[in-house]
Amino acid sequence: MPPTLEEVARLAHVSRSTVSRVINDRPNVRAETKQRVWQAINDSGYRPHALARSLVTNRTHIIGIVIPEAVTTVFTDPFFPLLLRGATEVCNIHEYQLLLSLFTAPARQEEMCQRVLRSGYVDGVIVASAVVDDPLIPSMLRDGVQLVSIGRHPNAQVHYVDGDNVGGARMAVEHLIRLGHRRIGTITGRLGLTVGQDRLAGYRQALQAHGIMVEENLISEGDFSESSGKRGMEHLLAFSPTAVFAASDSMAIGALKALREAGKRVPQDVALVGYDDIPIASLIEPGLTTVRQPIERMGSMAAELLLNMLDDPTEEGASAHRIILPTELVIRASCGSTLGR
Amino acid sequence: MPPTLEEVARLAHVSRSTVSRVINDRPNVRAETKQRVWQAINDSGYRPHALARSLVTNRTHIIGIVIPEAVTTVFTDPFFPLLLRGATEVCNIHEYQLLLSLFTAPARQEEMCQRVLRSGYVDGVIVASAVVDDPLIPSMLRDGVQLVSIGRHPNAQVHYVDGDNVGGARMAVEHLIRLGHRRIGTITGRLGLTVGQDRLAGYRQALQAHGIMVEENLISEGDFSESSGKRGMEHLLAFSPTAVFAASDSMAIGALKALREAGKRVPQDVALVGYDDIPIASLIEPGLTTVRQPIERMGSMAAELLLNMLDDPTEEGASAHRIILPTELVIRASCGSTLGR
DNA sequence: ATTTTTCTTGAGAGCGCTCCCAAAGCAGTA
DNA sequence: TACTGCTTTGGGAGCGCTCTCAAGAAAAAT
Repeated sequence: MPPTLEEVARLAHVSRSTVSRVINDRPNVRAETKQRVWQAINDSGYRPHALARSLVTNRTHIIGIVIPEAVTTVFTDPFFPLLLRGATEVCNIHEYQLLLSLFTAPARQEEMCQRVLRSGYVDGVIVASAVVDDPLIPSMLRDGVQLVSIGRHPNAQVHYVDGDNVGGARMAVEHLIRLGHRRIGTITGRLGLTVGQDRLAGYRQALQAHGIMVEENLISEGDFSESSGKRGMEHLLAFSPTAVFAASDSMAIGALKALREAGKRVPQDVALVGYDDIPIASLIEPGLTTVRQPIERMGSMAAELLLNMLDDPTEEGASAHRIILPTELVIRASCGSTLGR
Repeated sequence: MPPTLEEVARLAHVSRSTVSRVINDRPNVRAETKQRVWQAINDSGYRPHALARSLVTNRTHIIGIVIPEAVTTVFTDPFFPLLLRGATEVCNIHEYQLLLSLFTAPARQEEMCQRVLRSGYVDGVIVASAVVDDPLIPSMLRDGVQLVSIGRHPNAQVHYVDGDNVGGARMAVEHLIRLGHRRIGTITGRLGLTVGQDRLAGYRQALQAHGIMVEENLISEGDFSESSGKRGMEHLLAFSPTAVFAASDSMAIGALKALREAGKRVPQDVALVGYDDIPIASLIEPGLTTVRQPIERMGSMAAELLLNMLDDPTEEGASAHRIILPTELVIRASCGSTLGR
């Protein structure tokens, strides 16, 4: 049975209140008393009981991070570990803890979230959502849960951090245009996710900005997976694009396989650009030109933002924070030119 | 201000105790009363306050998972996300939550752990340690923290789950022996980690079992990183092995680079085997023969084990559980034969 | 010397829940 | 009718802490 405040108080011949003051480093305690209390604390090996404290302060110093099933399966491997790294880094600094709600199956996902996040165990939540019509976010908002989304969210009240998907995609496609391509296809991500939508929007913007007609036949809907990339490419081949922008590296790799099977060379016959810069992108042949986003920073900024909100809940009514982090085009061999940077 | 038990009780014209009974599904409540209480619960939107409950039950239904800095940097990417997946899966089923303590820098790591894990916020802990002389584990043991280690730990009291590193390594090396190799080198992992030690032990066992002298010159100490693999290979080249067992795929890839630079072909001049089966292993040229371990299962078994311990703390004094999960040899081109399975 | 102000301390309530115990209700049995 | 044994219910204490408030001690001002 670990010692309690009461026992420390007895040991130091003071009251519970005084020990509490010392522990929390509050003023108005005589130096001599303070020392005696510290002595007692050390002697007894006392550790404050966080739970009991939280019960009265109404603060747990824990934030939740929810990674829904949709994201777990969609994002290519290194996404969520990096996110987690970023978020933990910030949490460590601010002495917060991270409660992980990772889902690998859709079943009961929402129910479980509700139970945990509204049970009083977390001060706020980071949601790696991106699902456009995810009911989770509005429902949490209604409950007054402090929350930051990783990934743009259409709801006007939602604070979020995201990579510049529109800009990144545009940058990628403009690079292809600069290389002289006019018939540029795209394999989109899941359009039920804002990421999917935004990368497609960037594709459209780039073409329009250069006076190239957007041809719907050159747009093939995928779901970020390699297999969908392969299918998408097989479909696009009928419309003979000279270049393709895949909204994820995994899909680009799938597309590459489809091209190989069709006897097309990359980049000579078809130039290819991906998105995400997963580790494999630099290792395959040819090296994949792609867009890199600062995933770890997204995690850390989200945590930072959330902790700020928790610290001063003053700006309750203020408009939502929306942080868009810049992306970077990584040029490799798959688009036919290592120049153009 | 969310409703409390008290208010629900008032609404249902019963006492706090009765509501508590209903919530916790305890017997001895008249059906009619029960129904009235549920009514009140639903009407008020009441949610039990987990914190308050935990304060009295002394159970939070949260387990901690500690991933020390040493592991974060050592294990190749997919390791810790898979571990997490496995652990969360089990937690989800048992309605437990996972508190993540991920460290990316050694600073204050231990102190932070202590504070959190001993603050009463977690019922037990999974430690992905593997550092041989990690002071964290003994110190937690002393505090009576319920804990399961992922990775063998020398301390006799520690429950752990691990992949069969000795067996896996032996299997890999025996495969090389079967292919006719006699001068087999190894690039070890960090020998300060049990993984590093065990994989080296497996290497030694395989050679000895086949009457091959272990030549210390053919053992080069690495640290699991690609660069250390390259250095290790460069060093080994002087002793002209015909095959090399690298204790991680990353190191194998480093070794591959060193071999290329030295003008050696793989597998014709030197056969190569790695460990871990990271995704890249199958994508490089030549495909890397490697040992695959059930990482996700290690995570889930660790969680399972811990939750069992929490459920019946009866076998307090019993000997520690030690679960060794079998590994699998994945044969690809880098060892010169796709047969031998 | 007395009054005022400031500093230091302790008592007590209360956070929202569970759990023990006793009281009340309701059978069935003597 | 009275007794026993069961089920159903409520009251109260208490988990370990914080925080308000008031009292007592010390310092400053009159």
